[in-house]
Amino acid sequence: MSEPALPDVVRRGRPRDARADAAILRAARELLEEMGYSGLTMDAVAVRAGVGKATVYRRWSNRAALAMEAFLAQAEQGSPFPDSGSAREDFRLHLRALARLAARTEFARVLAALVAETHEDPVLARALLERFVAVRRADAALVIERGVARGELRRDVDADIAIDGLYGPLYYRLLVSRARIDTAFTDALVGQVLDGLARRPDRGA
Amino acid sequence: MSEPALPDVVRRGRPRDARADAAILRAARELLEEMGYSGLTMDAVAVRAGVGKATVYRRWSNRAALAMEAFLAQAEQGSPFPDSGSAREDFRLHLRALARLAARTEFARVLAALVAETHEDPVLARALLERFVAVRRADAALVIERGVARGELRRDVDADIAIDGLYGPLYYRLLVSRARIDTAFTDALVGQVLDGLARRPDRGA
Amino acid sequence: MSEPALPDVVRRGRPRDARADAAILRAARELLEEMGYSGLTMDAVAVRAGVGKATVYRRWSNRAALAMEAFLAQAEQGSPFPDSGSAREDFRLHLRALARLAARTEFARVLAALVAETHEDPVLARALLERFVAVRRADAALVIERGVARGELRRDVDADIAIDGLYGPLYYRLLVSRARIDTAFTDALVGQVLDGLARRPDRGA
Amino acid sequence: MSEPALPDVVRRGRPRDARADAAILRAARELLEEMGYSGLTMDAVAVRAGVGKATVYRRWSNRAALAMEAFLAQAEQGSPFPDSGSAREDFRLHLRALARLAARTEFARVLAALVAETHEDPVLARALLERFVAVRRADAALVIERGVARGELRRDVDADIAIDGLYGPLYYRLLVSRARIDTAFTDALVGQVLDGLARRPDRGA
DNA sequence: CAATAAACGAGACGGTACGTCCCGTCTTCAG
DNA sequence: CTGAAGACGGGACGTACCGTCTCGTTTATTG
Repeated sequence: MSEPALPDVVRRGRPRDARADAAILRAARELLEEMGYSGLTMDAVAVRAGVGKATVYRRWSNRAALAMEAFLAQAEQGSPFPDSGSAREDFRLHLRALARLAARTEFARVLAALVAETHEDPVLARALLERFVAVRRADAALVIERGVARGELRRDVDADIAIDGLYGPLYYRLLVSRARIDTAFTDALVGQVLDGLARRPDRGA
Repeated sequence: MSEPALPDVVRRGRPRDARADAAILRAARELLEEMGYSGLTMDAVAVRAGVGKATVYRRWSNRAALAMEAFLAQAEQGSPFPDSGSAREDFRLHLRALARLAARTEFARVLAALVAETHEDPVLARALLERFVAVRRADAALVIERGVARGELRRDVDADIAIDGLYGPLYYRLLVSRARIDTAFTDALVGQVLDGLARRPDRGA
Repeated sequence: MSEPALPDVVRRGRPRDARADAAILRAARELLEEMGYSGLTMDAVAVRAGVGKATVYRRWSNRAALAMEAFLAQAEQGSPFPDSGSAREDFRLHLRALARLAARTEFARVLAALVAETHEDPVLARALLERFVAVRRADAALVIERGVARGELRRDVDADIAIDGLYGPLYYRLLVSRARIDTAFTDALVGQVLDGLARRPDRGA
Repeated sequence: MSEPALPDVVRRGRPRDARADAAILRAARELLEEMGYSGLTMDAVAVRAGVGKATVYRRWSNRAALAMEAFLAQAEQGSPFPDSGSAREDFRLHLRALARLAARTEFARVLAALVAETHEDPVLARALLERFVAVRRADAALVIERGVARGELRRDVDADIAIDGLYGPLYYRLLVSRARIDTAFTDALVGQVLDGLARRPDRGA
């Protein structure tokens, strides 16, 4: 969002107040957590942040953009990608962490709303894709690469399909089927995908 | 909606006009297709259906409930489940049909909106679950059962995980990652899941 | 309202139920007294009377007509016109009775609503005029006539103006200025009008 | 409406647009004149004034309050109170002017509706009393005072009753009995009341 | 150091949809 | 044909947000 601000020369007038950015995002996150997306109204954000509505709109062009930012801020810190020496173990831990995040917060509810908005607004779609989807997929691709290099995974693995096979069912349960997401599930998921990808050491014999 | 209505005795007063139901649903479907969920306003539906707003609200308690109904009406006829004699083939055909439906219509856009609404309203969540998710999963479970009986699939298959493995990635692409859904993808999906489930005839040898 | 009913021959089918008339009027009167004119909705009347809406509309063509009927039913029994032997005394007693009626009931509130309706609907205007205004004025005119005959009032009295002078201020306070209406007021009113009308016995001397 | 606004300090935010006030009142007045009270819908006012509904509701809390304002705006300029040197003449002229106003406009129809509303809403009642009734009565009281000072009227006159005696019959005809209001009537009215109030020069003799 | 210019809190603005309520009419089945 | 019941088309109500637009004030940078 906020442009990088052409180092020195150009900017004139009173500079943006960085505290406003923080207060707005904080208010947005709180409202999302407390009342979900429908509770995130621009008026409510402005009031809670102690800020005029124009100050909000100066930074985010509409409600969905702000919600997206607030969501991403939370999501980005949510689920680290470990490097345990085993791809299977890396995915297991990552999916468990993701499941825990979803259980603890309004993650699913907010994501559902944002996903809906992306289907109405291409700009938003790009934001979600680049800052949420692509980032995680890149991390996951790295895990797979390491697994291949290490000989843990087959050389001809289709990383895209594999990642879809891991994330897909999880988001499907999170958003659509609302089925329970526990360790048993995430582990089974990893099993289902990786058992097809793992090298069959006995095969060559 | 429309309970079966205790055959004779109970119903009193002027009966609901079935033509109104049809006109409203038709209007709702058209608006969804033309303008997406945000275009489905109760006023617009009433006007287009040539019906008073009260007549709409008498049948569906709010906008989301009506949209759900309109969506389900369309979705229910959308993707038949074949019985080709092979589970792999059944799934291949089914997923291809589903992909085609999604490509042809505003399926994803509408589903995304409805999924978001289910996260705000438990009644709606039940409706989507029972009339959309569960129905298809039951059909899919049947395909798996037949596959097992026929010896095509392993006896110890976890049907739930398998079905999640098929639908999950598809809906993930449809709703979240917006990646291309083509025959290559759906076929690869079926491969990924079924190759782990298929009996290994050579194994016993 | 209810047509005179062409004695015998013509009427076919199930005859009207006289108890419905009573129940409707009773419900209407109660609602007027409890919630004022705005509380007299046709649905509420029908429910309270234990009657279908069509049954109400068969008897009164609209809400205002029914309210008028209910009002008149109450008003007609409200304020008898005495014959005490003195016009002054007759008016005094009558106005006091009217004031008491207004104090005890929602008379003013309902009348105000009905008056407003008469300005939108000439049929209603005629009803109020003929069944409320004219009736009372005729009675009052009789009192004046008796007073003239008796020598209590001047021979050249303009009865219309006199009656306006008595009723006008009372209804003005009742409807418009909402000022207190007590015995002092009604008596003063009679004084103001009749002192101008009384024969001046000393004059001839 | 519009409080005098604590000179500087307090007012914050964008100030109300005075043109909106004017446009709304204008629209309201026109609608009252064209279609009567029932034609004064908030939607119609907003549309005709080229204003959002919220802008209307920000200023007047409901339909009745707005109608009252529009009525008063018109009524206030309607009937000047002359000072001819004679109380009788002052009243004669004033009542004639009032009658003309009523004949020319929807005065009675609108007043009737507003009077009805005052019986449902005390806030409205106060408004009508203070800004319509009391103002005119005060003017009339002044005329009487001058008449007394000048020796034209009796010293012991009860101004309240006298004023009721003048306005009462007029509003009674206007609202309730709908009888003709012409010069003959208003003049007779003044006669009826003032002839009782005038000093009887011959009396002292 | 004054002028300029943008940002600020506040809140009014035009617009649009919501879901509710009531009107007066119509449609069913029962007597 | 009347009765109770209640659905029907229509249309206004008052509320809530949206995203934009003034206000008067504050705060850096520029001349």
